Amino acid sequence: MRFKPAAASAGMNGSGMSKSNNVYKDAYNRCLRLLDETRSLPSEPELGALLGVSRTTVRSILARMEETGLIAWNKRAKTVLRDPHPDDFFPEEETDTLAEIIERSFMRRLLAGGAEAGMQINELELAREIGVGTTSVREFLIRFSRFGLIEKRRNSHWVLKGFTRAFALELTEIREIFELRSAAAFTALPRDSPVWGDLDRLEEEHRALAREIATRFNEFSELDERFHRLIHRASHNRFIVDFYDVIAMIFHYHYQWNKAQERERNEVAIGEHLFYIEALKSRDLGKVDAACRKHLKSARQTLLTSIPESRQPQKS
Amino acid sequence: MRFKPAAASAGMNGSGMSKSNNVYKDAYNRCLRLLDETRSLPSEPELGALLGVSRTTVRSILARMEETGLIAWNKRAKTVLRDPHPDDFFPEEETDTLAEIIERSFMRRLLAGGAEAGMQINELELAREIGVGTTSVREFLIRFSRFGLIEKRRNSHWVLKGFTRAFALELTEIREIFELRSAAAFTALPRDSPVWGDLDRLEEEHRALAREIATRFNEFSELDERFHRLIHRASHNRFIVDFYDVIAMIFHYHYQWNKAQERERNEVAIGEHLFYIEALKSRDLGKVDAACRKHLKSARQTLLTSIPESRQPQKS
DNA sequence: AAACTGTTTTTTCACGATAAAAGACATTAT
DNA sequence: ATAATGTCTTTTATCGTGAAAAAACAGTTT
Repeated sequence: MRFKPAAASAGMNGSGMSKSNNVYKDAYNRCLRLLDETRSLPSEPELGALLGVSRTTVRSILARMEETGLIAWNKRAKTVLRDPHPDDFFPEEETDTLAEIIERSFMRRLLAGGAEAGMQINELELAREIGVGTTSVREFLIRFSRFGLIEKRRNSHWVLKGFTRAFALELTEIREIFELRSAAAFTALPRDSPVWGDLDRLEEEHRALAREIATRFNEFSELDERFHRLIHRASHNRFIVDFYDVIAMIFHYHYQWNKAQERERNEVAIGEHLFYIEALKSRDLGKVDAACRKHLKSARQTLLTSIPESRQPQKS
Repeated sequence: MRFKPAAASAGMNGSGMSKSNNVYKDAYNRCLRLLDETRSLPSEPELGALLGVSRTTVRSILARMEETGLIAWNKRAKTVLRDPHPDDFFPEEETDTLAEIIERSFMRRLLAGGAEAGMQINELELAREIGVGTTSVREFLIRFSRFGLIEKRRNSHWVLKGFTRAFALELTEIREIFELRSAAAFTALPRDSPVWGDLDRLEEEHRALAREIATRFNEFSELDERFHRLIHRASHNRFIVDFYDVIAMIFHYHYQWNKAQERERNEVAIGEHLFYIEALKSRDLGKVDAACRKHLKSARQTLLTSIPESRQPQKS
């Protein structure tokens, strides 16, 4: 039984393409947005820091901006000549990392059904279907394996363990242990810690979102992640902090996949978060524990109901 | 500041070597040991299952055994002609996986001192020094990153976080949470579960080792791992079970590195294990908890004392 | 017919090569 | 003297390629 994809392909390039310049393209697009705000751009190192890329990439960006008449560039002087036009931007899909492309393809197949536990995953086939090299697929699978959804057979194929009820239960069990601990650690943080300011800002964002829930309910996913990461960070334990990557990944795709009653679910969750935030601010361990438990319980419930009840995985 | 190795190299091969046949060589050696026991070898599929390799590899082994006059091979008949001679075996170092070679080199450098937190890790340099391709090093680093000792900067180098006191504390914190839970789950396992038999056998191994501790104290490391893995498995949680890989890895190198009072430490640990085993067999949650806590506390202490107190890592 | 052997195809593993991106060095401007 | 720009070098990301190993297929033997 094989984990057989259907149809896709992303990197439609003929032959020996070595590396896409998506870092440049993405930074270019972000730099375009900067143009609206100023009449002249800062120094190259400063721009690099701002965009999170090296000076080499900054110079490529500036070179192109000069070419397309967006700026006049002479040494330190980088004067903005005109506002960016929509088609100055590189297309969105060209700014994605290969890793992102592979992950999306892989998750689509995994969630699109027909991906039963026990199936084999074929590196070569995946690479061909997505239109990338085998090395990138291999590296993706290795990174992905820490999420506990796939497993490698020595000198052989990968095996899909499946997005099952058991997986969700094991995941949430750890999540609950870690978050309760982190929340307790958070409570014990000194009054002058910057996290209290972060928490206040998050609270305000929650309230703002609650007010416009009817139109902005789909923005909750991102806010949810930032909130829980703030709490987990209070544990000061890299394993706890890193584990949130697993949760974030699962919830990210879960949110994309399960749109049933999204608005209602998010509205409830915002309420729970606000209650949780109040508890944290009270620094009362009992209250924190109760609010945290309550929220985690409903989060688990939401996740569980989104899992299709399918055939059991066979023991290897 | 760079994570600069000293001198090594393992894969002393000239040019375009694609893949070493270590799977074949290792299986061949193991198959030689089988020869002592029987007058004729089983069928190809059966041998494959026994050695954990494919039939293709089995046939390569048989072909060579025929060549070197170890067996007469005609279809189903594989008669042993003579006992294997010491130099029928492939040298040990040729049977190692590339991943093992890289891991050993890397850990040697990491533990050999001079590897301070914050240092950069250079893929190309590591690959050159070890004498392997960059891809293998990359894949190793990706796999290794889950141990929490290194971290990747996007589009750039890896950063060594260092085998510090903080690392050990974070690691043991999780270990203690997970093992206490697992031990409790173990206690709740039904009387007819096969784990009780496993536990009895482990207990006997502990007693045997305790009797000959003077000469066999270095065998404890392996027994320790098997014992703790048995307990962790009772959690029925893949994240808990997988986390033991991190602990096992750290303790494996810790045991190799820190030989101070090895015999005494192991003797104490065996005693704690036996007490822990008794507690488990009593199925008394209070006793189990106490025994587990006691052992984990001394394990943490041992690990902590082995960490050299060095300069603090700089915040990034 | 079930299980084995012989043969062919497919997949994994590991490499070198090359463009993109980062980083280091040298030079120039404030 | 500091901080920028201009230039050159090194490293990372990704591919195609080929041998090792696995897996699939076909033909035999019990």
